[in-house]
Amino acid sequence: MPDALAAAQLRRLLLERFPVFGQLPGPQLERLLAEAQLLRVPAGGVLFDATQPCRGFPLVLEGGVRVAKFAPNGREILLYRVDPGQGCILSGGCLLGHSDYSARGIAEEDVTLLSVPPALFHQLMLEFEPFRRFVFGMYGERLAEVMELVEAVAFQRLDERLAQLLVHRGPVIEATHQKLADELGSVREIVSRLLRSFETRGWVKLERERITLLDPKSLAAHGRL
Amino acid sequence: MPDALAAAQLRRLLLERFPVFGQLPGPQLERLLAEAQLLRVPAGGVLFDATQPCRGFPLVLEGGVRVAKFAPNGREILLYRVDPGQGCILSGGCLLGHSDYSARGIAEEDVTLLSVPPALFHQLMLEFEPFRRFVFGMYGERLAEVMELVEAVAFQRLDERLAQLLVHRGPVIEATHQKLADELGSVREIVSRLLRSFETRGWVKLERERITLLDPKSLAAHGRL
DNA sequence: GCCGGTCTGTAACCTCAGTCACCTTCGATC
DNA sequence: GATCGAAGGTGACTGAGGTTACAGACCGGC
Repeated sequence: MPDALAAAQLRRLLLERFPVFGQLPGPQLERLLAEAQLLRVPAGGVLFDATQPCRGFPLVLEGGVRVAKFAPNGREILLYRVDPGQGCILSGGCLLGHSDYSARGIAEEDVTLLSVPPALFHQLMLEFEPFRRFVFGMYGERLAEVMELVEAVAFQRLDERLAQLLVHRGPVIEATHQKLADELGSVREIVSRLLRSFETRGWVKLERERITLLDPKSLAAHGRL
Repeated sequence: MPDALAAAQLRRLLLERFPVFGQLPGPQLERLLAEAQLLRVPAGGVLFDATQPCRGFPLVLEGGVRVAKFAPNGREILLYRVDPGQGCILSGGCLLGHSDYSARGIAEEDVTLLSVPPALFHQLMLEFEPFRRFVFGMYGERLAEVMELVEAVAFQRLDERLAQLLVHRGPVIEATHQKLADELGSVREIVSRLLRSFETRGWVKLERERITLLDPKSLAAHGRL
């Protein structure tokens, strides 16, 4: 595939995922497309980690990224997800010269991202107000999400949080019990046990790597309290 | 006291607490001092709450603010503290037009703050890069703090977190057990129980509204694990 | 002094959730 | 169809932490 075509596709994808760049003056957009690196990370790959310094500000084009904390004993808890159309503010904070965050970013599916070099990132932040707004907005959202998470972990029971998670993930969830446990910061056995209790109540149907919601209302009601 | 004197004092205090405004051009600094409202909130007062829309961006000059989540059953957990020289990014996020955060801000001591009106806040953010950096920096710090908190709540035992808290709060802590419980998101009885166990180990001395650290090293060692 | 509220100590009890151990089931691969 | 690893089921046990219910200690005001 000729480069010109690839470049045109990349531009379309970028603008589709990040409408904010639609307002960026032509020359700067060209520069962004020219200087940013297109990266692919296979599912399960590590995008960034506690120790690693960041080499750019990643804009996620395709695929989802899990940002999570890991305990030494192997347990983990999901802090938030970075979806296509979002950037990684941890790297942003890192680029702006703050303490590095000790969280890990894992590709949930195959991830395509555009890595904006530090110099260009800083220039965009300085000169392009909409981009600044965009980055600010993400910070705000993340902070709010993580604050909610603190509340949930501190005050809610695990069955409530699991019920919420199931409702949120839609009518059919394709995931192992281990994955769900990893989102909640718990362990497989407990999630299995709780799922079984949901099943005996007729709220869900359990199959290998698949959970089907039969009574979302009851689950939702169980979740919020 | 004549207004001119008060104004001079206010300027000095503002620049002392917020060195970032030292770089602000004279006329804009004057405008800031003229338009911003000086507010005082007595200890225990509510600075902002889930529902309340924010009427300005508060810069804390004196006193500390606790930002916490509250559970319906009366339990609470401290998310972070806003000290003199810091601003309330919740209000910032609110001013930048994001979803309002359902957290409450409580004056820990008597608080003096300067409330920057929305219009001026937006102008500063747009035109004054150092202020932007300052606000960004606070976002980054808060996010990092709250992410650490998630990890602590999810994976650490309460005695560990309590030990850390005690060490962090210095050699003599003047606080009720209830206050400590409120920071940790627990209840008084448990904190009392744990403190007693620390006491029998010779790590602390307990008195009414006072905890004296006798063996900070052991406490610290107990904390990180 | 007496009386109120606040702070603390403490015991009995209970529940949620984590750990351990082991087994079964399923699916892919040789 | 034998084998192996991943996924899931299940039970026994344990422990951390929350709840309830008091009682005593301290401190202020009257």
